[in-house]
Amino acid sequence: MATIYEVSKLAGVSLATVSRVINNNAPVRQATRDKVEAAMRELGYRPNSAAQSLASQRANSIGILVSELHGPFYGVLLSRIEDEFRRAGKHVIIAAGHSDEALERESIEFLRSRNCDALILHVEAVSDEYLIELAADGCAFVLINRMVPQLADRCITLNNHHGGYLATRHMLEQGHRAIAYISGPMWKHDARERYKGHQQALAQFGVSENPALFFEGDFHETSGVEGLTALRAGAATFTALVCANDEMASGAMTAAHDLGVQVPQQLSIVGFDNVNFAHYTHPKLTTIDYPIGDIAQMAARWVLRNVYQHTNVAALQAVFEPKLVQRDSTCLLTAL
Amino acid sequence: MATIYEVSKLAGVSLATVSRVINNNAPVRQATRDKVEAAMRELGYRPNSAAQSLASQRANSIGILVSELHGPFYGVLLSRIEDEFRRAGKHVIIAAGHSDEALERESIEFLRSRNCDALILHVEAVSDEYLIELAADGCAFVLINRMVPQLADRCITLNNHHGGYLATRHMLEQGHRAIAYISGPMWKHDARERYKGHQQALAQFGVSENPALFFEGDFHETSGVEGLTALRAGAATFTALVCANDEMASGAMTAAHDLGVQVPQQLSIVGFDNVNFAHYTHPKLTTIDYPIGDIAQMAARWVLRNVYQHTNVAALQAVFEPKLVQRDSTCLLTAL
DNA sequence: TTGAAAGCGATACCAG
DNA sequence: CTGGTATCGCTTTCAA
Repeated sequence: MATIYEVSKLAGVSLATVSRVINNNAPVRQATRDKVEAAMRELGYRPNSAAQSLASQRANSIGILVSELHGPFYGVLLSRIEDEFRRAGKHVIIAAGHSDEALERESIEFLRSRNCDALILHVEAVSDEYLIELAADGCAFVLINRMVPQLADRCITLNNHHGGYLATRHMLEQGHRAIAYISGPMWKHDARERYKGHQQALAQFGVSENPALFFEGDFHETSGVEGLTALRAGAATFTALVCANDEMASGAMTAAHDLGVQVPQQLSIVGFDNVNFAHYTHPKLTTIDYPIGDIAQMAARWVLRNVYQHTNVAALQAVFEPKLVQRDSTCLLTAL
Repeated sequence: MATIYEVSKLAGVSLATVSRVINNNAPVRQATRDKVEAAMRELGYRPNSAAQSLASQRANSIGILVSELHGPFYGVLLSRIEDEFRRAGKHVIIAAGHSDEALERESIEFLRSRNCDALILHVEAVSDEYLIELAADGCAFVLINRMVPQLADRCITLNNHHGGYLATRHMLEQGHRAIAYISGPMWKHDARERYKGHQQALAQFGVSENPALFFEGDFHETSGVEGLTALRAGAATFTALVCANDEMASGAMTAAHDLGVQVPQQLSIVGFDNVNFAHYTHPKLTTIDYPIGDIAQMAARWVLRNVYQHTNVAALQAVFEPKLVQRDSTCLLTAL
């Protein structure tokens, strides 16, 4: 691999000049520039990014930490982030935290040891305190889907509360009053928020809560199956089911089918997230759209603006609003 | 950020010794090691990876280029690769090629300029010649799901031909003889291979091909809809449909539903890939399993062994075999 | 088992 | 507008 030194010799100029044309950050006479570029081309020169990083104290890399790399959700997250950074000549280093505290910390350390200029974190298990300390330690990062009040300026979130509200309100507006709920793991912040939104909608319509209509799932498909089965076996009857994410809604639909319950005629079901497979289900799933792509892009822009000082990026938005996507798994309550 | 120099001063040893304990690659007396480790801890020392890369000529990073970052397929690919490398202390840089020749080349250049030690490529648009040249140029890379004869030792593939064969043979064994086929874009190698497998199965059962039963799709869901619609409007009738991937199969199932065709009673449908949503469809999709996770892991091991000279990795396997996953979208042909 | 010193390939400041 | 040069933080001989 050719070095900048060889380029400078071939072009008959100094190291410094070659560096200037590479970075295009200082005036260089056109004729000189041409000579240098010709030399670079002739040698097939490609700058050594390690040397650049070392000398400039910039890695031009951003670390991304998500819970899982597979799954319908994080794919679009990564996709949008990569897209945004590629345009800016930055690259993206990825790691998975698997919703485990130790793994998340280790992954963050891993990314930091890689000298990333910034981190984009989607973490669930580490504590607020840890993150606050991380910030105090001078680590540049932005948080996705998590609100830490002390770190508010680096949080980009979805209004989960409102999403939960919309889901349940939709059922209420369809005439349903007996509404079951399968939540995510309640230690997760977003699961709690979504549930609170559900409660708010119930309260607004004067419907009192019934513990027999609540099931705590784990955001996985199987717990949707378990949830519906358990709820049906329980003391209360219901005509609508709100699930805290699409996976569980899908599981519930499968269970309903196996139990001989018609969706939506006998049971309306709504999900949350609007992941890609939501319209592969049968009937197609009504759900709450989580604009994860937009959120991801915003996180990337936060980094561009706050870390790389790009001034031409669009204004930042901290909170995104979910919206209802009505498909075929919910319908008006009709007398049976 | 503390440097190795400060650590050495605090520990009262030389730079070289600190380096030795960091890399653990030369004998260091235990007492000395302890002193150094204490100093590192006290300073919160983290090695500067750019400096390490520059001095050692190793980036400890691997570039991954896939067509898309989203979609059900590449997620598990990335997940397995990251997992394997993380264990080895390497990190992964990602890029998307979007099945576009110019973008793929550009992405490869991008990754190379990042001085990755190796590349794992899932490329469809660049030519064999380009790849051969890349190899000749000294770039270490392994190819996923693509066979370039001159580069056979760095290709890890699925036996697509056999997969296509299995799908169609399954239909034939169920008694079907009028079998329609929706292919992927025929400029893609895997699409062609799958189709050839289909042809082989037909030939084996003495069934002659009928052009009216062939539709060329684009691997996307919509072309499954278009395909089934076009085929039904065509001259020939059929009781089975083989789709070259699950997305198109899902589209075809939707179209069948809209046309009032019962699956599988009136029409058996089989897909290919066994992506995550295959069991969210209704009925659950019979398909050909593509062990993408295993293939990804193998690619990572190829790199560990051939680039990083790890000798303790399991033996390498170049070709993986698909297998039929029977679910509910296919059934025995019954007289109507 | 340890230390001294020569790079690795760029950047960026200071002169001219 | 261009050149010289110190420097970035670490690895890796070579000697001791």
